This record gives sequence, C-alpha cells and structure tokens, in this order.
Amino acid sequence: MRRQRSDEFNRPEGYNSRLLEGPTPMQASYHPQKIEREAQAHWQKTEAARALEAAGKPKYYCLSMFPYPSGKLHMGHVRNYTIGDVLARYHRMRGFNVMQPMGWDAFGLPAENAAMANGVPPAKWTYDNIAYMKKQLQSLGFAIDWNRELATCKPDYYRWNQWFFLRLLEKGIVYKKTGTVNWDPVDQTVLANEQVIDGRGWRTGALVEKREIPMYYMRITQYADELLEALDTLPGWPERVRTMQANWIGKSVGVEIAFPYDPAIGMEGALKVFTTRADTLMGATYCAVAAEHPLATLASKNNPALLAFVDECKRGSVMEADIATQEKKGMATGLHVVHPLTGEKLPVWVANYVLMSYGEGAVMAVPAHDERDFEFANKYSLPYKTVIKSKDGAYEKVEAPWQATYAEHGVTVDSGDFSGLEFQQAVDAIASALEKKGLGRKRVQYRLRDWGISRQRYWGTPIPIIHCASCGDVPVPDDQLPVVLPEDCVPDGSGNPLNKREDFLACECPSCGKAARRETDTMDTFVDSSWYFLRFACADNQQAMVDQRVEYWLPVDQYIGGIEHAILHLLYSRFWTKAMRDCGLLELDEPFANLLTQGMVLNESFFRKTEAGRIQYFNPSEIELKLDDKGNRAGAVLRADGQAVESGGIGTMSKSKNNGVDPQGLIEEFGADTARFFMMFTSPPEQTLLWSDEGVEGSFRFLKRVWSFAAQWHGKLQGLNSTFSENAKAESDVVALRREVHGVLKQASVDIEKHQFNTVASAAMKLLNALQDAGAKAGENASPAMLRALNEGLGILVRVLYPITPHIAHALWRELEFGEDLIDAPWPLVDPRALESDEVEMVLQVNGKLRGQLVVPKTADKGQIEALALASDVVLKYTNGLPPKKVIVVPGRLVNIVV
RNA sequence: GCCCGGAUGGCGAAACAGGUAGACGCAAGGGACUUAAAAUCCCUCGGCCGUAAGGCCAUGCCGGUUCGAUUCCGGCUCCGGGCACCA
Repeated sequence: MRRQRSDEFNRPEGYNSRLLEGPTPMQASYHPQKIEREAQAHWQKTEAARALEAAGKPKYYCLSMFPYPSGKLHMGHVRNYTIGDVLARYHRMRGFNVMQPMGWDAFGLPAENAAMANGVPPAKWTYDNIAYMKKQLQSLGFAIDWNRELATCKPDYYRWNQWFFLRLLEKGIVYKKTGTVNWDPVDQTVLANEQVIDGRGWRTGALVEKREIPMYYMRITQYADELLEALDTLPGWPERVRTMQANWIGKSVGVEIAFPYDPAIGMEGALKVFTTRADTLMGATYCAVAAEHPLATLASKNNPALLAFVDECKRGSVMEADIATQEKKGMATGLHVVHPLTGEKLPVWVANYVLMSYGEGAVMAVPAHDERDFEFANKYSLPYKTVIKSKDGAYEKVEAPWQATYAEHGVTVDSGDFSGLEFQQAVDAIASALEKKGLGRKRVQYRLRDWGISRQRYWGTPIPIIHCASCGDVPVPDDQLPVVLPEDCVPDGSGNPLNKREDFLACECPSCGKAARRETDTMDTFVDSSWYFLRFACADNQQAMVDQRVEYWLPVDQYIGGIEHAILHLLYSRFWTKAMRDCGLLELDEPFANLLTQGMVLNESFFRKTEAGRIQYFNPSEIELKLDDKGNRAGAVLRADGQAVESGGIGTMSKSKNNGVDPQGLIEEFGADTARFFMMFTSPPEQTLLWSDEGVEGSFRFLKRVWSFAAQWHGKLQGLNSTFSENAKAESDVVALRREVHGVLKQASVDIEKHQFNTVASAAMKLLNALQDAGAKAGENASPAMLRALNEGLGILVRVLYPITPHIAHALWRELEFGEDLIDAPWPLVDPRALESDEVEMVLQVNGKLRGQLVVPKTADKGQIEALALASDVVLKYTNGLPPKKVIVVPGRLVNIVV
C-alpha cells in the first residue's frame, strides 16, 4: 500500500520566518522529514536528553528493557521505546530530573546462529547490528542519554559479571553441581530448548537425549522467602506479575515423610517424600519416584525391562511443558518401602510424571485424593483407599470416574487414631506422630529451583575459573580480570569453539603456577540483564562495578517491557540486586519501583498449502483483502498472482509466519511522529496491539490536520497572549470552546497519569476537532476573545501531543511563538473556571431503561431533582400518574424510577 | 498438563467508583471539489421491526446478586503469555 507524497514545499532554501518582522506565514503543509530532522538536530545540539545528578528536583529514572541487537528494530521495540519516551518526556514536563538510558543485551544464541549461516564472527555481526539499530532509535526521536550507552558483550561490562561471580562463589551463593541438558548425539553438542523441535535436534534431526553435566548454579532459593515477601512492597507492579512470581516461587507448607526401606532392599535408609496433604497419608497405597532417582537406578541394575523404561524416561527434552503433557507411564521397581505409621508394605514405582527437580524426586501416592495418582492407579490397577470424607456429603467413597471434589479438604475417615479430623488438625496430628518416630517433620518447600548459569556456548561472558590438574577448580584472581572472550571465533554448530582455541585455553594455575586450562563455559545471558539497570548510573566507572550515583538514580522509577519477561528476567534481577546488597555493594532492596508490562504487537498471517503439503507464508504487505459490499471481509489474495490465500489467524509478528512489518519503511514514509502516534493511539499499552496499515494512515492524516490548522490560524495567533485571568463572561462560543478544551484536558491529565496513552491520543483528536469547529464557526472575523481561546487551545493541544509526537509539537511551539524550547514547558493546567456551569444534564430512567434527559439547576438537591423528574412528560407516560414504587437519584448522573 | 491474562459494532477501542454501551479513530456507503485521479471537506454508519414517532435485542456462553451489571459473584468456551538453555 503506497501513499503518494504531497507536493514539495516550494519556498526558497533557508527560508526562516523567525528572521522576519511580525507575524509571518508558516509552511502550509506537514513535512515530517524536515521537521523531524530539525528537531532532532536541535535536541542533539542542546544535549537535551543528557541526565546529570542534580539536587533540588525529584529524579525519574525511566527505563525500557534493552534490546537484543538482532539486526533491526521490530514493532515491539518501537512500541516499548515509545511508551518509555512518552513517560520520560511527560515527567520532564512535570518537573522531574529525568534519565532515560539505552544499551544492548548483546550476548546470545542468535549471533552464533547468524555466524553459522553467514560465516561472520558473532562479534562483528553484533556490532554491525548495534550501529544500525542505534540509528533507527535516533530517527524515532527518543530522548535517550547516549552518554550512558553500554553493550554487555564488551569487556568493560562483562568483567563485572566475572568479578561478582567470584564474590558470590566466595559467599557460597555460587556453587557447582550437575544439571540436565539437551544433548544432540550427532553434533555432540548441548542444545537450547529452542533448538529442540519435536524431540529432535534442529540441525541434525537426531533424537535428543538428556545428559548430566557439571554446571555452576546461583543459590536463588536462599532468597526465595524474601523474593516472595517483598512482592508486597511493590504496589507499582501489575497484580498479575506479582501473582505469577509468587506462583513461580511456589512456597508450600507441608510435611516431609520418610518411608523406611523394606528389608528386602538390602540396605538401610528411607525414601523421602514431601507432601502438602499429610492428612491423606493413611490413604497412601504406593510410592513413585523419578527415573533419575537412586532407587530407580538401584532397581534397574538387575531388571532389563525396568532399565529400558528408565532409559526411555531419560530420553526427550528437558522442557517442563513436554514432560507435563506426555502420557503418564510407570513401571514397578519390585522394591517396597514401609508405611511409616501402619507398617504396611507399599510398592515403589518409577513414574515419568515425577520430577527429580522438585522436592525429593519422589512422591507418596494417594489415588483416592489426587487426580494424577488416581489416573495412574487406574491405569496400572493399583488399589485406592478413601481416607477423606467431604464435609457437605458430596461423596462417601471414592469411585471412578474422578470428581474434583475428591481432592478437596474434608474430614479424615478410616484413618485409625487420626480419624474424624479436619485438614489442619489431621496434618498436625500426623506430623507430630511422624516426628516422634523420627520419620517426618513439617517443612517448607519451594517450587523455585537454583539458577543454572553455565552455558556450553561461545558468545557469552567467560566463567572466570581455571582448571588445574593438581589444585582443581581455581578462581581467576581479581587482578587478572577480565577474562577476555576472543572476538574472532566463528562457531560451526559442533560444540563450543573456545575448546579449539589454544590461546584462550592455555593459562597458568593461579595457585601453583603450573600449566592449566580455562573453563570454556560462558554465563547465561540473563546474568548480563540482571544488573544493567545499575550500570547505567555509572557506565563510565572503570574502577568499580557500581558507585554512589547508583544510590541517586535507583530504584528505576518506571520500568517498561514485554509481559513475556514477567517471571525470569524480573525475578533474576530482583535476586541479583539483593545479592549485591548483601555483598555491601548497594543499599537497594528492590530494583524496579514501578513496572509497566506492554502487550505484544500482533499481525495477521497468510499462507497457502503447496502441492507437497507444506505451508508457505506470505508477508501481509503482499496481500490484498477482498471486501463485500457491506465492507466485511470476503477473502484475501496474493497481489502478485491474484489467487486466494488463507488466513493463518492473528499472532505475534514472527519470522516463521512471515507476518512482520519493518518499522523502517513506516518511519521513512510517514515519519517518526506518525509511527509513535499510531503505537500509542491504537491500543492501551498493556494490551496486545493489532497492526493495521490503515490505522497508520489515519494517524498521519491527523498530524497533517494539526499542522494545517496551525498554519491556517498562524497569522492571527502567533505570539498572542492567551491568558483568561478576568473570567471573560462574554461570548457563548468562547465559553463553550473553553469548556470543551479544559474538559478534555482534565480527562487527558488523568489518563496520562494512568498510562492510558490511547485516550490521551484521542484527547488530542478531540481538542483539534473542537478547535476546528470553533474556528470554522468564527471564521475570518473571529473576535479577540475567540482568537485568544483558539490560541490557548492550540497551546494545550501542542503540549498534550508533545510526549507522543515531540517533533511536530516542537516545531509548532516555535512557529506559534509559545516559547523557545518546548522540552522544558510544563504540562498544561486545567482552568477550573472554564468548566463551571449553572445546569447539569441528567439521565432519566424508568425501570433501569433510558427514557429521556433532564436538565436541572446545578444547585438542585435530591428532592428537587425527584420532583422535576416525576413531573416530566416522559415519566408521566410510564407511570400513568400512579406513584412510583421507588425513585433512585444519583446527583449529577441519573434518576431511575421504578414502577 | 500447570500458572497468569484477555474476549465490547465490519476492525482498533472508550465507558471516572455498579449508573446514558460504542467516545476517538479505521474501514465501508453516499455527496462536494477536480478534465481525471490523489489529497481535502461534508453526511450516514451495532442488529432487527417500523413511513415515522418509537420499540425490541445487544459487551464470548450459561446462571446469580442489584432499582440498575461491560463492571461484582459462580460455572464454562475460545484465544494469548510463561513453564527455568530464545531473549
């Protein structure tokens, strides 16, 4: 969809109205490229976005999640950074000392993939992308302080990852243990979850295996309780994000129970399980363990069938979603454990639904009162025993089919000494009985697991460890930091290229001085993003990770990013901040005071099935929609051949569905202000945003109208004083215009505080509509009072627009001589006198249905309003003169008459 | 599978605290201007019935609370995000 450009402005080069005397005409039509170039040059020259620590003003640290430099900006970035810029510019208008920095989350897997595809080192690819994307960000006019720019792939950043890793190692927060990874047996390499497709390696197609390898972990579980409790100190976070984090941490209070081994096992010991339903212990009929559990290993030694099953469980991906949706399978081990209270022998099964990473890797199974156990028991004909009775008599005995009520809390039955107890009493009694026997205790269990940070990949922060044959794993001494990553490697997909770099590998053991080898694993990129927001405060400090300026700027006053980061990134950042605090580096408890989670940008996708049955996607820019005569969708065709295509529905913009829209084309065609306005106008920030070419054109049309209106009235309004100090009672048109303008402004001022930018953009449209109507009505001979009202309204419009579309606002502010530089102008104030009125219009309802309107004096009380309402024709028609049953009066709003 | 959201005209949405459903736009239809097109401007625009006045229905579905429910409660359906190695 191409738009024809309007005729070029035909004034001589260098024309400048401001050099001439008196009111002068301004450029008649809107030329975003010229306006935006000039505004950006002005901001750059005046260092408008430079942020310095300053006393006397409240600080406002406005941060958008930094981008991964994937090549070029996508629409999600444009949306994210526009929201950030609106907030940054608005808060500056409100008198805050604003800092809005930007950086690059520059390590990561895509650079290695690009390297494999093009043979370019990840470093070069990354730096090229950064240069291009920085230009794009600048062309969008974001008020970013580029003096603070950082990239996580540079040694002066990641050296502090290494330095702090060593501090945490000293404190025991970092430790080493084995972890499970996806292993591609053909490429002999570890795969990311993303690289596993339907259980196979993405490049080799080989069936992926699980493999245990040594890794470094961060003990985030040590902070589980604080991370959970402190969610209550974050009222500026969306409720849903706090809920998601709380559930992720997953604190449960329960009982750890030991089932002693049956003597036939031939060794001392007990199977430990954790349960939140100790009240159902008397109904346990078997125990189930994960395939990786030591008992499973033991039992499979002399049992080939079981060994085969255990091996089968160990195949496949490590992703929880895969594990949780797979068919539930199990096999008996032939081993037994002893019920800790009844002494009964219970069989031990291996089950693929038991996770080694949660609790003890084993569960007690109570089929009567747990749905998964119930299904499993039915499948393998294991017995079940009803030990809970529902309080409302919903059931007496558990029988197939399963009912949700079986799993609810109730009263214990058939439980020996523990019968007839309610949930908490039963748990307490059973826990203390177990404790007396030394076979159990109450304890807290978290779902949260420690954070494995080792990655068997090249493009990341090297883990600063040296492996010495005699001294073991030795930390790199601080004075040898940073361990610099060579930037000229080209990965080929078969393992980490660092393993082939003798110049990187070879080193001396810091402890004994003998030849040693460097660790080649690198850190998870979530490490990089867990503290970059601190570094922006002091990015130039080469001596320390953080300094006093962090105490000035932090916490981040407003953090903005995608909802997809609601758990991992935000939780790791919170943990990291607390860990730094506990190392004495910060005073801060929580890094982000307020959080705005922006919705995703969606677009429709279009495809055809090829003869081979494959699906071929076409970019929406190549598609033409067919409409019927009512304007409803009647199909879509590919423009190239006119043949029909099918809709693949609406989804996030992605490469695989070829439904992305490149912001660059949008900026070049319509300008940054149109792109920004569209992004803000189309959806509220937290909701998904559906892309629409037509919507963009509507936004462009609006900005053109703003410009033409200003140009049309420019000669009469330029430099006019528009104060209304002596309440001008005069003309009703002036009063009406000012009431409208200030009414809209009042709402816009509320909306922008609520971050509801779509209605702020609407408000700008309403303001223009009101000004245009009033201007057209007044015409050539507009009174001085009307001119002042128009001037006032235009000044308000320009300032309401400014955070969203700063370039056009900047230009108009100067053209109309409101001031030199809009960037420091205050947000407009509502004049309450403009809103005053003697009458109120109220709604008249009969039986809750709208039947008419009622105009009453502002001073009327409830009784008077009721009398007026009952006397009205509309009401008489429905009451037939009979007295109403009930009358509800909501002053200023409505009267409802019930008959 | 588990956790968290969302659903309002042909489309994006709005509705302050339970009080006029659809503000503001987009698309569409009609018209003006133009040699023509583009641009611009004006009018109509949830559905059904009715010449009109007006009436009825309508905020994913089913039910509840209330004088009154898009808003609160219970139960569903569908769509989206996350699930620990994409970032």
